[in-house]
Amino acid sequence: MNKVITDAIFKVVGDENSASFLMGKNLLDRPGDLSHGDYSTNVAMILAPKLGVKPIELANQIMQKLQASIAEGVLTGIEKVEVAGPGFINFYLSQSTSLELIKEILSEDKGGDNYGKTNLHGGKKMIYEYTDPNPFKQFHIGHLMSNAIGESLARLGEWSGGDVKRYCYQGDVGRHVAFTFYGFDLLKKEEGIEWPSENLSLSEKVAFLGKIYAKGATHFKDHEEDESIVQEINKKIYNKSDNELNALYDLGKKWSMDHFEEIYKMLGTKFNEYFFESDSSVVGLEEVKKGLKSGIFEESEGAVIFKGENYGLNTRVFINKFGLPTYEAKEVGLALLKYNKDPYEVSFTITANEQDNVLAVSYKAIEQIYPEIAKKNVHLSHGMLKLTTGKMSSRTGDVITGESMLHDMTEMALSKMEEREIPEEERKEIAQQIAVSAIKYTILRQTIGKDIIFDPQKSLSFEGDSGPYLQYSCVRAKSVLNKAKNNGIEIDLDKIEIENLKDFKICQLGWAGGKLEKMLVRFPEVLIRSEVERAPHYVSQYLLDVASEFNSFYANTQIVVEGDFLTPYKVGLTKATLIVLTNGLNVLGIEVPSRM
RNA sequence: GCACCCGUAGUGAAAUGGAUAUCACACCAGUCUUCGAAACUGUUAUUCUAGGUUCGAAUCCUAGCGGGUGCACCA
Repeated sequence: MNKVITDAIFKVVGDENSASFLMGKNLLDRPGDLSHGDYSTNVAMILAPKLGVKPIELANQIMQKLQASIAEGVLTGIEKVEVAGPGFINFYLSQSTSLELIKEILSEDKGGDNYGKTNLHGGKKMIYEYTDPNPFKQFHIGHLMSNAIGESLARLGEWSGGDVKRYCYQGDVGRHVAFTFYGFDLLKKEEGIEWPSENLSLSEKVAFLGKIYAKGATHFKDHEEDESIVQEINKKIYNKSDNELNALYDLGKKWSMDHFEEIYKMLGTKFNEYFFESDSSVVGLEEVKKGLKSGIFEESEGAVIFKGENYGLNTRVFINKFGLPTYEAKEVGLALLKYNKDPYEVSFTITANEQDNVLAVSYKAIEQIYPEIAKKNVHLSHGMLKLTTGKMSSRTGDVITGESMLHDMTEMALSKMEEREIPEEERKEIAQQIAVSAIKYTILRQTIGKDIIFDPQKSLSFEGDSGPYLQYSCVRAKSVLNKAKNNGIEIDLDKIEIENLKDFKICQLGWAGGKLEKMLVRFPEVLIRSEVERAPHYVSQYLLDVASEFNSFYANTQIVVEGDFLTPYKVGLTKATLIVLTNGLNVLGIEVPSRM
């Protein structure tokens, strides 16, 4: 079609330069407003000033040539071409083309579960590192945000033909672990508390870890003279020199990890590999020491630093004056560990944007050491989940944990389902799926870079622009399909005559408008755009539009009518909608319950 | 102070430099004997300010005002 348009322009303009200017460009836009056609092009407006003519006149001339192409049968599948607005040329697909596309959604090979899959990446090896909670600390709603975004980016990669691996990187050593055991020592002295026995439940053990960490962190704030004590503990953890401490450390780490795993299961994430700071710190330390000799790093005030200011960045400490590697050095080690584990073509690290500057410095340092690996590392940052009271802080306890949020949302979903006659077990499972979808959708409906101000009372809705709304739309569609099945209605679009469809109105939009159909066939393009821009919110927005259109259709039309020759088509359209919604929700990491 | 990000209805958001700036919540008025009302139909309201680039600016450039984040041994 591009070529046909270029030819038409060439015929009108007769100018080699103008035509070649357009060659290889995608001339076609997908207008946001369906009343502007299925495709449109603005070439007339771009070329008119160069040629010194009015855009409308040029557009009209091009349109006439295009109409001639349609008459000659060169340009097929197009029903109408028109000039609109300041000089847009709009194309309308013919109804038979639309019908063919709907058939494709329903087909065995390209359609169904596969509808929307592309081979954009051709099996490229892609790494996604996200969530990254720290053992001994809480899994808070910020981790929920990183997980929702990372998981959907990973899935977009998969749907676009990438060979995707999911990594999780965890800070199992460092100051926060030192604070944990510092806090434990304090509470042991002050209150005589003891390390929990193995008989306690996992959540009780995790609560204990949270308690001693909070104690250590808050106490230190008022007792900074304890710095050397904290550093001493920190060093012991790195060196594994204290057997008693090692035993408690191993237990605590395992509890944290088990606890996180429960949450990942709820969220639908399965990581391929776990990386730890206790490993990356060793490699990082070694690399930075080597770099010190070669002049990449330098010593300053007893620490080893990287002069980021030479590159317009901050100068930062990589090895502190106690000889321990910082976050920055660990990133250097991690990049190497990841690459050696399984060489990749691209590796994404997904974190909150408060880490932008620090990671920029680390990546710049890696670039000096291993330029080839650095080139393949991409940092994607997202906004922060903030409370209405301000920034969350796990130190002051002004924090909402991931599981408390999941729990509260599940309770809300359960109360909504009170009147449904669903067995207890299934009811709980569905409520959890709804809770997860509400949370994920709230995060994924907007541009990933922006903050979300989170008001626990109001923020997560089950109505309107929400995950549960999309799930509900699917459940409705399933319910219709069930009824159709019980009535013995088969979906056979081959039997549908275009001429018959024309005379019948399917809701007020009608087949002639065919808005729902036109929206459904755009799904693969939406996924591609989302993947290219790494913007899952295009998927959310699109799904909301589709669901909303389907719900109008549903409310205005009885889909399954006995003896109605149009019913097989309407049922087919319902099924196509369900496929698009289900696949789209899958990309967002949201499951579709069979009922709710 | 320096660097980066951001400013769109009452609120929360969307908009490859394109057409009448879209969606949800809230408000108000309606719709359950139909395939599930977690729904549908209708109504009101929006681009921080001042310049500039462009056939065309919420979008790009400059300045200002307002907000966020980061700036040496935490991650």
